[in-house]
Amino acid sequence: MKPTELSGLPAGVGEHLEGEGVEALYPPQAEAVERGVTDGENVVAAVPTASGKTLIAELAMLSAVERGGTALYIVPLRALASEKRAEFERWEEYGVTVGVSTGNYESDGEWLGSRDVVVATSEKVDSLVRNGAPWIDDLSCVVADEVHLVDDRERGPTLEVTLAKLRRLNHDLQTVALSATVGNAPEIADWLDAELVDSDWRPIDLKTGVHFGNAINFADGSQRKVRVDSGGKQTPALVDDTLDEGGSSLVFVNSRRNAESAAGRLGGVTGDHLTDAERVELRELAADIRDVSDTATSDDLADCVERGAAFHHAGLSSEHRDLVEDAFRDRLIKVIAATPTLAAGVNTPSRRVIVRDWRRYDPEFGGMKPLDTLEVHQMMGRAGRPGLDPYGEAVLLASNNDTKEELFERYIHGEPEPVRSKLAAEPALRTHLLATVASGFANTREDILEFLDNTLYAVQSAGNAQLESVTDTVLNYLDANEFVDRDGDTITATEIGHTVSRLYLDPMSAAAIIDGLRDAEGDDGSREYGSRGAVDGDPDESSGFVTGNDLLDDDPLADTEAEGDAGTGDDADDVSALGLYHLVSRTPDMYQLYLKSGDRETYEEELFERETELLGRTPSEYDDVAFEEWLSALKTARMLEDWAGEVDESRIAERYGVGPGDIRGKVDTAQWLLNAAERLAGELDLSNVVAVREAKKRVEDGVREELLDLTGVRGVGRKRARRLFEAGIETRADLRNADKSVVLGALRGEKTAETVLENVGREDPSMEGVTADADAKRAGREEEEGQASLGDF
DNA sequence: ATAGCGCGAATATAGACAGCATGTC
DNA sequence: CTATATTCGCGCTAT
Repeated sequence: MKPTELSGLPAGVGEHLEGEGVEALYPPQAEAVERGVTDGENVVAAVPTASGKTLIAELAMLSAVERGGTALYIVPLRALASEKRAEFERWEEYGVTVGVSTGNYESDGEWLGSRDVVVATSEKVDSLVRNGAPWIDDLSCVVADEVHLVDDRERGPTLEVTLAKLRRLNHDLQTVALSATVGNAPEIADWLDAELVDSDWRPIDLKTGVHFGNAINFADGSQRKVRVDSGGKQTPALVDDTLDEGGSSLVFVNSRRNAESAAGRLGGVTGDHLTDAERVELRELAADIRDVSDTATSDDLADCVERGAAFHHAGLSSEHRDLVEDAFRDRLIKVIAATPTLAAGVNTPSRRVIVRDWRRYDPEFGGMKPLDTLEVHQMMGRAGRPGLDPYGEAVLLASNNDTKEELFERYIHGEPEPVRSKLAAEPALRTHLLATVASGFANTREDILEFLDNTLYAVQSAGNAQLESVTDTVLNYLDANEFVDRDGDTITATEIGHTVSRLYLDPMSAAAIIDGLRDAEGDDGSREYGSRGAVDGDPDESSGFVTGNDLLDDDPLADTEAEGDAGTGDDADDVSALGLYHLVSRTPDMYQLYLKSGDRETYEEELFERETELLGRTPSEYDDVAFEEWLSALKTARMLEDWAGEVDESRIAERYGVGPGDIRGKVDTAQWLLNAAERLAGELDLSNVVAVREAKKRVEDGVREELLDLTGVRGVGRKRARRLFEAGIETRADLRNADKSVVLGALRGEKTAETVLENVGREDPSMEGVTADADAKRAGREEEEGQASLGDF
């Protein structure tokens, strides 16, 4: 079937596709058309990665738009949202408008409603439904990408419930679900009342095999000799072998450290295959990488990249990831050693995929657990670049014959696992039942159960009473915490319940935050809400900690170890920033830092010193689980405090054993939760709203209180603000009136200085002919040296 | 006395969504 | 039966 033969698409689309080289639809695409994707039919397409799933979705969405409707494309990751947006934007010349909505990339709601196609994460869609975005009701087509992720314990239920809600809001909604090949595709189609396209067809041949001894044994019976040198290292031999053919490799490993060390070693292999031109480009890329962040992770990555290798994991900042992914697609980087981030993320195809580690440590399992077949298939699916490689190769590594047999059985001949709904778990239902009640989908227990009947869980558990019993548990919980009211059979959300639902908080997080903030209200007594009693110890102590202000004169970036900066300070009712950081860090919405062996002692001591600042009662030391969580929340809180105390990124990374990406992630989450805390405090008329807002702003900008005014200027972050401050420019007003030479001295670089002055609203920002003030320059330098000397902690 | 070495023991282990108000190629 | 890379700690030796 030719694209131009398709009916119901906007004029020009078929020709455009042919222009892209799509001469005929791939068989699964043609089958989807036969089943009616372009006529508004529900379709579930369970096909391998890179076999044209996206075009199936595009056909559905474009035909929906042509009929005057609008479409929503749901993705699991923010990075995928921008990737898809970019892809769909090629239809704009045929009059199809595209918009994106994710947590960090928010377009105006009204504007979004005017788009023909909107790309959003599942959580964002859920949030839009909760907040009653009007355009949601008018959708005519929804696409769920990677729908097999409903199997995920944490995030799966969101997608499941969101799809159920969208379909409830609009019974005529066309539902298209794209899935990897899974064990139970018919069941998913059944759930969504959809036609099923289930296929193993791939546009490029994928040769799968196991390397053992001196050869890859492919599933088709063929062999390829890949000699392993005396060192016995299979991975470098395979990478080298691919390079000889001019191809790049993707190596999947099971830990960050393994990824980093493997990349280091593989750099020795790739380094021999580079042209001089590539070396130059790689050096530039390495410099860009170093510029992203001043951390050991960043340096290590740059070192690898200079030799044509890279590692990839969640400890990298998103800028790092983008640089690495782009360079790999451009074939500049020859090999990436990656954790599973890359298998689920944006498209990074490679000639050869090497699944080195097929087991991963799992504390619940109590050892090394084999990866799911589905997950390994996702990794292997990255092999083969359409239009560039004749075929892709996916190779598993075995060190003995038994392993070889097992790998064949499990991952090459084995069926992927069936997808199982994880909806009947308390944490999932806590959030979703409150939202279901709050946004009016149900207002009795029976309504709720009937609504839940539209989920995959219901399809898979006919006659199973578990969902019902968990529902009752959760309703009791919501009632006890005053998020819902029960009047006879009628269940309604309370005002605070509505807020919690709209803020997208786990009700348990909200309860913890409310509890903690009320606790800090101290003895005003009028609000006894699930109170666990006041903080132990002398009440005067709650405002008696060191504010650290006296440290500022000597060394503004001194270690914040002894510091409990209370923000606004003088109010006896006030809570310290650390207390608030700890409060949000111990909610289920914050993924806490891991306690390493020595940490337990360190943070027990820390707890002893600063317990009075924490909100709520410290759990008993004998309650091992709770106490440990309390401590790791303290560790997380200390990291946030360091960040807000202007401790250098490299020191934070070193002290807490994290990468720049982790720091950003924690800081982001803290901002979000503190914002929610601020709203809750405001709504409940708690006195500590101001302290919460202050703590939030400091985390946002990563600065101490006195810099908050300066960081309000666009282009001024924590570093520039501190340098300006040291040069005597303490406020925006100062900046507008300051001597230009001082500004230039502090900021270095004429262009930066001009931009900053422009942003602060100065009339004559030009830096022409201005020379940097020596004192201001020196202040900056000393600060950096001071920073460096702190390294030996 | 001590730097250097070899070797068994100990250690640690993936990922990442959301609010809000502004601003961005 | 099945992890593995890396660091740590200890006892030993050569200087």
